[in-house]
Amino acid sequence: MSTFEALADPTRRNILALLRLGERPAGDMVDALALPQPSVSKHLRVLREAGLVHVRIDGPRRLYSLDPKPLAELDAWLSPYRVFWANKLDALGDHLNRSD
Amino acid sequence: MSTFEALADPTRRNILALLRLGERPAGDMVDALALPQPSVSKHLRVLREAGLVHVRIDGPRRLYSLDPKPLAELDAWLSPYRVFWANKLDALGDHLNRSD
DNA sequence: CAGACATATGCCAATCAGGGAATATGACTG
DNA sequence: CAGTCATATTCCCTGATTGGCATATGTCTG
Repeated sequence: MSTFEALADPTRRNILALLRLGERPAGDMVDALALPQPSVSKHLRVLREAGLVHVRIDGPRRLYSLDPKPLAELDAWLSPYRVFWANKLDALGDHLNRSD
Repeated sequence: MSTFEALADPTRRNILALLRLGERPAGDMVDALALPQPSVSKHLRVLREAGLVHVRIDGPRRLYSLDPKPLAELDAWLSPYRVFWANKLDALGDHLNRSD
């Protein structure tokens, strides 16, 4: 599943927000999100497969942490669009249309 | 449909990329994408409802252009994650874990 | 107004993501 | 090794999304 698809679900975005605070066991997130454990586990799997999180095994627990690479790629994807809202450049669209 | 969901489809991302070049009639995009016209029209509808594109009516044609606001919001959403890949800050995770 | 063109919409079938409940796996404890 | 805790996986169901095709809407031309 692509980064975009993985981010399309609000629960998964909440998980990423939690992980900004640092590495956490899956159970912590079940509590924090107040969702059924299997549900959280499934979302974590999607995030894992999308490369957005990294797991470290610690005894019976799985410690999840953020893997920022895909988000950095998203940041890069956004690059060519930034000129469109770099305030003074509202005129860009007009410019491009003129040169069409 | 949220920005994230709208961006989850590759065809829709292709449409946005085309619109970076400037305002275009829907038909142009049908040609450029080599997809059936109704398919493109439906994707344009999703983008419209997500606020990612703007339509201007020109006789029988609809001229589509990029509306960057939702992308600017995505850029803002990304902000708190940027520290995670601002190279030297690989140590941030460690730092946060220490202070846990 | 008839016809042609540009685009949108409706309908249908297929596929897919998500939730819930039950169960499996794997690690530690005594 | 029996039991317990933490987590993952499976199964089933429902609702949403996508593609294809046919058709509708709206605009212009003559």
